[in-house]
Amino acid sequence: MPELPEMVIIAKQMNQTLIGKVVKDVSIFQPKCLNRPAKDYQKFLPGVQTERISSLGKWIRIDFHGGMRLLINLGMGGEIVFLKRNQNFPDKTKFALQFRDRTGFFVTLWWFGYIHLVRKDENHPMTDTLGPDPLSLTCESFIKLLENRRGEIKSFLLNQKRIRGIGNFYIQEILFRARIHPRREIGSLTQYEMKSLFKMIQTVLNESISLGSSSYELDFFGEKGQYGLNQISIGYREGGSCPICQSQIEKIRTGSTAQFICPVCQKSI
Amino acid sequence: MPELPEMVIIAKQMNQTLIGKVVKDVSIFQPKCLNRPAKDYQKFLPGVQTERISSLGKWIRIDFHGGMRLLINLGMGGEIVFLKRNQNFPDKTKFALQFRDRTGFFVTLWWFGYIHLVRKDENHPMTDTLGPDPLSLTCESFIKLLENRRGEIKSFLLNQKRIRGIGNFYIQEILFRARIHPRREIGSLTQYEMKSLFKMIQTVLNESISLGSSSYELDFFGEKGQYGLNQISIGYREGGSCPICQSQIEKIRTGSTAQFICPVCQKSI
DNA sequence: GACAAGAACACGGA
DNA sequence: CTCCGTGTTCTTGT
Repeated sequence: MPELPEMVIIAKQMNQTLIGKVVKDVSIFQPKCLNRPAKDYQKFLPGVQTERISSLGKWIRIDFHGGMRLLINLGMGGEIVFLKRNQNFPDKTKFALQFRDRTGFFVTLWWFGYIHLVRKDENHPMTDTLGPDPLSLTCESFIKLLENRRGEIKSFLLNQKRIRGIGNFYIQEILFRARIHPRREIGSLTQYEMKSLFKMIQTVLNESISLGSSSYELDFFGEKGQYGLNQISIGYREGGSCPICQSQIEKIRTGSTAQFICPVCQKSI
Repeated sequence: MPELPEMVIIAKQMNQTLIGKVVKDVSIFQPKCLNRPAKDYQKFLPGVQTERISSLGKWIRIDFHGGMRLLINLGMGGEIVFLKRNQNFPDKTKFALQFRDRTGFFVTLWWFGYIHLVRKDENHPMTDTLGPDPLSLTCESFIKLLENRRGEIKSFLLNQKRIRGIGNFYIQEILFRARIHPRREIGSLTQYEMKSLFKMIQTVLNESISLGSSSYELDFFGEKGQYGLNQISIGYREGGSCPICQSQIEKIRTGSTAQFICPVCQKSI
């Protein structure tokens, strides 16, 4: 469930906290989410210094001096949390890094997630093929992305290869605010609708970032964000009513995901 | 069935023949392979001059002065053939361009194919997402393409988004000459095998180009190439014997395609 | 059993 | 494999 805004916040907090620290220990409790043997992590990480942390869609990327990189994806849910000096990590910890100053961080994963170790110059198909960052797009470049594309708009926006970082939580608010039905054909969208959509992607994601991200997730310091029910027009309000037209909110299926919509404001046409 | 070598030859012949000619007429007999209404072709093409023809994997790209571009993919089989002065085009013609000098060319398609008209600066997802040209790769860059990729080697090489222009005709010879089973996992290939594979991709494709491409296809002047049974070790020789070890050649299924292999030389491991 | 993201694979449509 | 989009399956743990 963590999406772009959560990752932006976590990356920022990690940058403020971890830059320059030298890795002392690596602890691994769930080897299945790794891309190489656990002993490679033990071999390459101790002794190296953190250089820069960034977010890439739903991924956190930790670059170390000397050429290695850790790529973390929390999958359907999880946390990356700072570990205070000498604090023990919780039982649910799947992975932890500890630094020479005895601080560190731990990672929990509910279901599927990845903690991959690569050289910076190594191919990593899951992140190399991500689409552009929605917050770095201009309206023109966003509309260009949609040009000559087929399929439903929701599938497109959730496809990380097309545009990175949007998941099933924020998409609902984005589409509602743009008054676009999730199953609309891309080719049927008007210029006006595409502009709306662009604007609402920016608005919703930036609003969440400015509020410290979702109140359903924990940030790097274990705190909840402030983007919650007050910001959400229709998501998770089945049987409630549309704030615009008072129609009854419906829950529909879109591919393998569910979505709340207003059947009037978001006409499928 | 036309693949990279056929397209290289056709593009070369079109370049020698058509550059600078000015379009007079467009004839369309099968609108379903177009990406826009037939009348757009009539509107944008007459009066413009051909600038350059190139091949992109299995596509032919015709650039015109003034910003338009025609993209042709013959799909499962077809021809692009020069039309002599005042020659009528055959009944099976699906598309034809005629120039002011009364020469031209026609396109036939067996089944599915595309004849798309775009502005040069317009998105065209089918060609924008093609992988690199195999004949422009170095061995190092080819091996890099395979790094950290999962799945079977044949699927990878046939996937036009990974590497462009290889189809089910040439892949059989390439894999046999490299002694690699089509279902081998990419991650299991040794350095030596990847080098072999690279070498054989280059060898087979270049050999076909130097022979004027496949003898099963027609070039731009309606002639067959010389790359045929003499060059093919095991393809389409079910029940025959391997030229290396005399084992009986087998026909196996690989995904949705069939493939002839030597069960001894191309061990699946 | 439902659920969720993503990858791999199969399917139908053009 | 001709290519697209979409559907299914598989993963895992509550």
